[in-house]
Amino acid sequence: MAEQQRNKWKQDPEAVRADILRVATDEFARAGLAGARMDEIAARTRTSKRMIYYYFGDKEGLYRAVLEQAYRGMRLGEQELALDSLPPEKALRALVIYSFDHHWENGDFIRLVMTENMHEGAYMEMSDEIRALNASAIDRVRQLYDRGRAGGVFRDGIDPLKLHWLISGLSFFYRSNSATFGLLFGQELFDEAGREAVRQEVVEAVMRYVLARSPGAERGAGEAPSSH
Amino acid sequence: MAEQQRNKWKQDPEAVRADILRVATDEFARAGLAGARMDEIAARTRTSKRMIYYYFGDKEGLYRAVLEQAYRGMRLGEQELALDSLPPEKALRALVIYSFDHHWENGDFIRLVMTENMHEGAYMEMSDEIRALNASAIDRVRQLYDRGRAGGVFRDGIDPLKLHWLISGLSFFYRSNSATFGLLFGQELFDEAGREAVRQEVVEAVMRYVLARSPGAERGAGEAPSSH
DNA sequence: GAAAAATTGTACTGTTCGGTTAAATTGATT
DNA sequence: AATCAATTTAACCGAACAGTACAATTTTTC
Repeated sequence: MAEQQRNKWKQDPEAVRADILRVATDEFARAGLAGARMDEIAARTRTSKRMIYYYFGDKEGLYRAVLEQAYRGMRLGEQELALDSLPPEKALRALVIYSFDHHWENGDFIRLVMTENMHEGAYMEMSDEIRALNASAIDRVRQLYDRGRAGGVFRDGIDPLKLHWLISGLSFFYRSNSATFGLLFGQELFDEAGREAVRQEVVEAVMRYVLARSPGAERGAGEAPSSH
Repeated sequence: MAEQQRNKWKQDPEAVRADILRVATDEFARAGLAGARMDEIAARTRTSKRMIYYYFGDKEGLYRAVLEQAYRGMRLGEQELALDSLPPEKALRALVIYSFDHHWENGDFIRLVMTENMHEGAYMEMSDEIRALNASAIDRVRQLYDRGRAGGVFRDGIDPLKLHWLISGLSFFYRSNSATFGLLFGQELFDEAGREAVRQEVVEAVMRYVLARSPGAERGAGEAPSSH
């Protein structure tokens, strides 16, 4: 504690870069591109402002790096999910629940995407990497849907892209607009209990959209015995 | 053209205020609170920068006025819709379609709400008027739902607030995230034809969420003869 | 171990930007 | 028509802010 290397410093470029990105992610997510302050980022970093410009060029370069890292982290997290081992209906439920929770837990990502949309996607457009990352997301939905349709449990005629849109949209909106919606219509949709209730309804909405037959009585406690 | 009143100006406070608000709405919607430039607003106004401060105090005061006007315009537009004269199912379809189109057409409103959410609703919180405006929106949904449930066409157990959330969420998200989503998954969801297709699916999703029985075959052209 | 390349710290700069000063013009009041 | 408050103009200001100059220190190369 008392004696860090005094007047001597070690070089560790990767750690410095990572440290800058960590702080910058927080600041850009908090304040957007225009609202973020380079001095503020520098102050909260272990290094100096000069380093930020050395590694990232300028403010926009830093923002782009932050955005890429955020998408990378988000999509990599999704890979954990093993859907193929579940029957289609259960897999879809799991996917929706995961999407909903994952978006909720990654507020920084949400706010960065909001910021990017305010800029009409201008910075995301420059990144080939981000587009590559997302191609797989839609594939997963397509596979799941095809599997369910083949088994007759999902109805025909659904566009997997729109299904993905539906799931992402509801998951994203719940978090992105929680401030204004909560203020206008009550915070009870956004506390712990409310969140679980909304999640359940999102699952319900998606399942009813996809299932060949509307889900049977889900009221009451246990599973309803179907035919065994 | 050649001879506006030279060196003579007329006083018209209301017109000046309205002119400032019009330009400011555009600028705040374009760039957000931090990104908007007072000089830019002033330049595009018929009046001067000093006038903005005279009427609205400071940048935040102007932003608050813009936000209030935007919500007012949005909610007032909704009053046109006469749902009571339609049977519940048709009324709900009309409501969803209206919501979807209305959000799409009001990009400035969407972007102002996005901006406000970036600020955690801090400015909306100061406005009693905005909250009052929105109370009626949820009432309309509640009445419609009650009517449909009474007739047995809507299922039991739906929270009107969550139904409103569902409709708003999908309508809002379609516009708010069109840039990033279109970039990642293709613009075809957002051109003229794509928009109509998505709208149809949003209606479909909401109806399946609400209806007591899943909607019959809607394929083919005209109305299916039901029982007459 | 000397030279070259990469990395870091300190101090500074030019500009942009929100906001203001001070005075002038206009319309209402008497 | 003199007076006064409301409204408008043009020029200006200080702080905040993105970005830089330049030297110092560390690591790599030969």
